Amino acid sequence: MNYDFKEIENKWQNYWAKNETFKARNDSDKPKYYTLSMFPYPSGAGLHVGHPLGYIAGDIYARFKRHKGFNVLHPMGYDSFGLPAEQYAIQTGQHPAITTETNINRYREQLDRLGFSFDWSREVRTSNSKYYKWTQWIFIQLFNSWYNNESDKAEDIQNLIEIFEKEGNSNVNAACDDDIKMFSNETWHGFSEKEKQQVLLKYRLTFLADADVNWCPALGTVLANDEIVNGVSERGGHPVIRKKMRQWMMRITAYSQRLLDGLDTVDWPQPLKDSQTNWIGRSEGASVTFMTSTTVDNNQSYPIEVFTTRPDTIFGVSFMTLAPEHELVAKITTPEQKAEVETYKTATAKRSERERMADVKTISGAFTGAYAIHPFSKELLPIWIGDYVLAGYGTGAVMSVPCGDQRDYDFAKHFNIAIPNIFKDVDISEEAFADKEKTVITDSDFLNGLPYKKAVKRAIFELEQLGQGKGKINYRLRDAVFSRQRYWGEPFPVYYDADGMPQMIGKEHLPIELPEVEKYLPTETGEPPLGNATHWAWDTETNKVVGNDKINNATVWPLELNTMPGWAGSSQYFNRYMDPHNDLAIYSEEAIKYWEDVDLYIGGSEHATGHLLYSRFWQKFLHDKGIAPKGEFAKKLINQGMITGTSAFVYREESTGKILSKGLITNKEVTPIHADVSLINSSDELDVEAFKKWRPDLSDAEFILNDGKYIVGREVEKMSKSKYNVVNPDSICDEYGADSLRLYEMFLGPLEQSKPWNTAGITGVHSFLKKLWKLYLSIDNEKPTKENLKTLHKTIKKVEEDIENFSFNTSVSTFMICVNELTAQKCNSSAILEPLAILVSPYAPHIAEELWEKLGNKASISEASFPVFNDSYLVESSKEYPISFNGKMRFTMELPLELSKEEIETAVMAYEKTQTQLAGRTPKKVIVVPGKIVNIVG
RNA sequence: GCGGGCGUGGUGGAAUUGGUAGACACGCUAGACUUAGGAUCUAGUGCCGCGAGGUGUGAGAGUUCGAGUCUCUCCGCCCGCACCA
Repeated sequence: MNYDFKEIENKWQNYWAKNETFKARNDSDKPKYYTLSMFPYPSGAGLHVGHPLGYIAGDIYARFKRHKGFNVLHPMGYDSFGLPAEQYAIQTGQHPAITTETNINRYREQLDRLGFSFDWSREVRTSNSKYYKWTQWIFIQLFNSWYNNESDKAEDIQNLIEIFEKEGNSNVNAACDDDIKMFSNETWHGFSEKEKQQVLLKYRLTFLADADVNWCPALGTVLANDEIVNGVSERGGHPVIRKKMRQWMMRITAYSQRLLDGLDTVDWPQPLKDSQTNWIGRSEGASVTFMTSTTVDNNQSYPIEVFTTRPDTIFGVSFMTLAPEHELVAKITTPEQKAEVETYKTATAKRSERERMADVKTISGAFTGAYAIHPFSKELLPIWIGDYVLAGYGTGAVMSVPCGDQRDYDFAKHFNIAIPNIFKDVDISEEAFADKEKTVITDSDFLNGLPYKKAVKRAIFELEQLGQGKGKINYRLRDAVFSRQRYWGEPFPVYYDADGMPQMIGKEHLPIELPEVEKYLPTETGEPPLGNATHWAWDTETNKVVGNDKINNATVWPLELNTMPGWAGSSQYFNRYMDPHNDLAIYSEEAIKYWEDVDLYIGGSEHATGHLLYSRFWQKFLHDKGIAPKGEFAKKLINQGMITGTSAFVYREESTGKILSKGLITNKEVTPIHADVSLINSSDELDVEAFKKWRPDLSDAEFILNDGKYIVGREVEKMSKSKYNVVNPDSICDEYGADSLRLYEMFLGPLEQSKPWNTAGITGVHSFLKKLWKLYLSIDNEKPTKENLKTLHKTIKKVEEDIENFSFNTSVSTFMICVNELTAQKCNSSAILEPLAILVSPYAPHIAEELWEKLGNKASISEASFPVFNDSYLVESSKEYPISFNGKMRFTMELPLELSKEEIETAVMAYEKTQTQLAGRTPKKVIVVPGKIVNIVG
């Protein structure tokens, strides 16, 4: 009987579905284990072989943990809001919900073929209103919260109102907008309701603000920084400009420090932690206020606030530089310099971000004619503008210390500004000196003779005395824009009252469902797509969405037209899986107390500064509110590497139009043209006729063969439709089966590494499965031999260690060795074959179930316990035996296999005797290497 | 520029604490069975050499009885951030 993988896989996939084998229970005596793979965006292209890699790894671990006696939560769902479905809708008029549904069904079919042990009863879809009800709910929670820096957590906005009523805001230390004005309790009481709301908005964790956003005119939407690649939109490659717009923002900056600190408590990959650390970008220093001199500009003196990491170099300041966009520029520029400054500002504004980034070397700037006063020396410092100072970082102004900063140095040299040296015994004639530790400060009044750290402290102290500065920690992290001018996203639970102030819709009226629209583009007046909806107003009497024509400024109000960004739905989905059908709460207290957090999270590293940062932010917020028991949502995270494609190329000679085989292109001008990988056989030979059919435009071209064959060129690239290198898992399943595919994806290489797909190699794992199958053709109940047991227990040990270390690739090798050995040993013993089936089952679950049944077992193999490793079946090997010697010499000696501990010791002692006499040297201990060689080490 | 990671056969990759380098697989070579082979099985396969033997983990040095593994310098590649004050 042959290994009929098609029949077997069908049979067991149906069995699992029918019996709900992998349904996780929220009440169980077993310890919990939550393993999660990042849910996919269901794109129209379907899955390629690269997508399931992380899912397979997660599934192996989930199945392993079940064998180990855990109650395993292993859910799957869809991140189903997103731009592609919307763009498709714009082009075809097809409702995104329909496209999404179709794509999800296709994904589900493909996923089901791979035999994952997902608990599908817990599936979530971010675009389902029963799900996004809770996304909207979290938004309301954020709106109703402020961040108290004193308690260092989010608190109810009601607390803040009470404080304002009692004592105003002067004692409030909150994470808030920076244009807050001080007010007393009396002033507060005097505020109108609108004024009160305006003030509170500056404190809320989600708030409206005029934000500098990346506006993409072609897409009619705002894009996040991570959605822009090289200055153009990631999707479509359209140009992007900076623009101020009123947007919903998330006050993620309130959590900067906690997001940093939390990284130390989770087992996440170092590179990922590093990129979050960089993204948050903490730097310690001081903020210093310089006053402009009154000798210019109508006797008005303005403060210029700067941030510096080197307050110790304050006496090295010889000028100030402002970003050209800095608001003070217009105020302080003298009439004489106005023309020059304006010219420069215009020139900078014209340069795109891209140009400014590419062109670091050109030094440019303009003098404003104004001067600032040095806080200590009272010297006059010329104020310049220069585009090397970024408006978006710090305060958009710097105190320039040319002797200590290379950019300041270059600027000073270029414009002939003085470069005072404040570093003792350091030569700065060629370049700035940025090494903090190697010298002491000089020519700096009270800082003279102090090393870096002490000088920083002293400088901050003196600045505080003067009232012109203080120690400050600056973060690069900025508040996140939360509005999108899109249709296919979560609507905000927000309407606008007579004052134009945002009002939250009560929890009991959620979800606010996405309205139908005629078309999915922005309106002619530039409003977001929801502006096209005619049924999009809020009636506060009936608490229902009603038609726009009912808006009456008394009870019916316009609803928010923006929708939420892609990351909204994915920032809490992991917790929703714990209790996905709960309509009364985002999840029940019991559910989250039981599951707590994700034990193992698997997904791509591209989410480092997006999804994984926002999710941590929301988790911390919900933790503050007592809704989530843990401040970090995932204990361990693994970034699976990408499976790349191996593209194939034919080469067209430009001069003749002939298509040359790979061996013939040396020294010729050729253009590589992608060829679909399905047209190429395993020896890189192209099916020319099929290619001509596939590319009719080239059907008349002459193909120049090499040895009667057309050989294509190969190159590793990202797997993508446009590169014609996509391998579909369905076709692999058809030919080799899901078990082969699962094993092969693991066998390709370490999980974290990116590696190229090569279909040819799959025969190796496939023939392993065939050999495994053969092993179970005649099962008997004979007692296993010593050899059988040794093979089995070697395998148990290695496979268990490999799974715990996520080295899935090497355990596939271990299986192959095991099966080869058992075949050679002619082992038919069920006492060996039964545990072996369990070992294999996480990797190749279908065949394992079938073999399990053949062995006479009834229930699913997933119920079986993982075999227990017993080292007494292994030869005592790889242990160290100390013996008394003290020389320094290395000896090796051969010993027969399978000696007992005593036998080895006897042999070593005999060896020791003869060697001591011969060499007069004395080894101390013996290392017995598995196999046959003993090293005696001094 | 800064931060992180990685360099092992023709290829993907193995190698506990430093202890037989190249497991396992692909590919390749030869053979067997076969009408056939993109099936199956057997043997071989780092490099040089007929051989004994030599040599070998990007290059060079160091520590060690012993280094793919640890330290330093250099070279190359990949990823992240990028005029961050």
